[in-house]
Amino acid sequence: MDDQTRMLAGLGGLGGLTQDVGDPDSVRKQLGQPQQDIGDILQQIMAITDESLDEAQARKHALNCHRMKPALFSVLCEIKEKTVLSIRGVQEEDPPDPQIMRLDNMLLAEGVSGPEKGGGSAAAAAAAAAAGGSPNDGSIEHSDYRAKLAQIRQIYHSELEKYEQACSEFTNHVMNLLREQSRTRPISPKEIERMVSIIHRKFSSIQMQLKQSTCEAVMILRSRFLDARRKRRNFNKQATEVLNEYFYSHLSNPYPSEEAKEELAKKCAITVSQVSNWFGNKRIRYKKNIGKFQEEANLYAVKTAVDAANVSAQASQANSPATPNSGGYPAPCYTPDGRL
DNA sequence: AGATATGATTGCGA
DNA sequence: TCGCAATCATATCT
Repeated sequence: MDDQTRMLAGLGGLGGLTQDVGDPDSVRKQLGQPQQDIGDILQQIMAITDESLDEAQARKHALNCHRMKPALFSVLCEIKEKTVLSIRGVQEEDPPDPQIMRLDNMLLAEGVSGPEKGGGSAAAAAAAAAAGGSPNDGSIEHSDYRAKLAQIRQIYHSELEKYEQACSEFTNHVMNLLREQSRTRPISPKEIERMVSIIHRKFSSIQMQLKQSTCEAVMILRSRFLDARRKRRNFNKQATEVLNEYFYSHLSNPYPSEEAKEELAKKCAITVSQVSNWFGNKRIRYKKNIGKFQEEANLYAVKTAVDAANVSAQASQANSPATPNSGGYPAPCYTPDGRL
């Protein structure tokens, strides 16, 4: 008969033991002889289900106060020590899951899991900025995107909260149960900890599913939004004029600095990246077909010259935006009368 | 409707 | 990260 069977058998006969209460060895000797039929024990166990809560509590109390309890407890401790090896292997700490980390990072970047103010609206604003609409143009898609993102965010947080609440409730429940049980059987804090970590692992795998589907939803939303970006609109006439003016007056080096881009963006009511796009397109298209742009170039050269003249009439000649054409792109050629 | 213009995107190299 | 070159997708012109 092994220890556990002996223990079961012994439970039924606790009442009959009177001597050597504190000595596990003597207890084991006595417990070693089956004093009651297995059938009786089973009957007792089955009877537990028929007991009321009060009866069960009373019974539990009686058991806890039983004079044999310390002896039984120490026997259980011994058994425990023998079996503890088997659970040792299970409790290695696993490192943070890279998959979860990826999902977390993405949710943070998209403004789903981060703080309310910065993330969502910032990401939406950035996306809207990339969308290229002027403040008025993009507003419909922008607010639409923001609303959808906020919806996703809200669902994500409420689900997450639900999971966390369920997890902590369940953990508490299990911990209370184990603490309660620890009065009658040896349960080390380490074991409770282990059980808690098992529960947490289970719940974090559920959380991962939530995060995964949230990421998917964001990706779908984003891709829809990016498709919408293709619906471009031409810049207004004034904006194109401002950009062209800068381009042709800096034809030798049509690369606006970051500050210049910002200023142009402000003047044209577009974004800095739109200014960059415009200059990129302009440079390449001008270079590819200088002839075609000649007229335009002359037009703006004259315009710039007139502006500069006006400025110099008022003040000194110092800050004309035009730089002499030297290298870079070929300058437009003039006829003596100012025409091509 | 087809041609052309134009803003945006993508892939690559420095 | 920036710019170039090719390309896409849409707007506008003829």
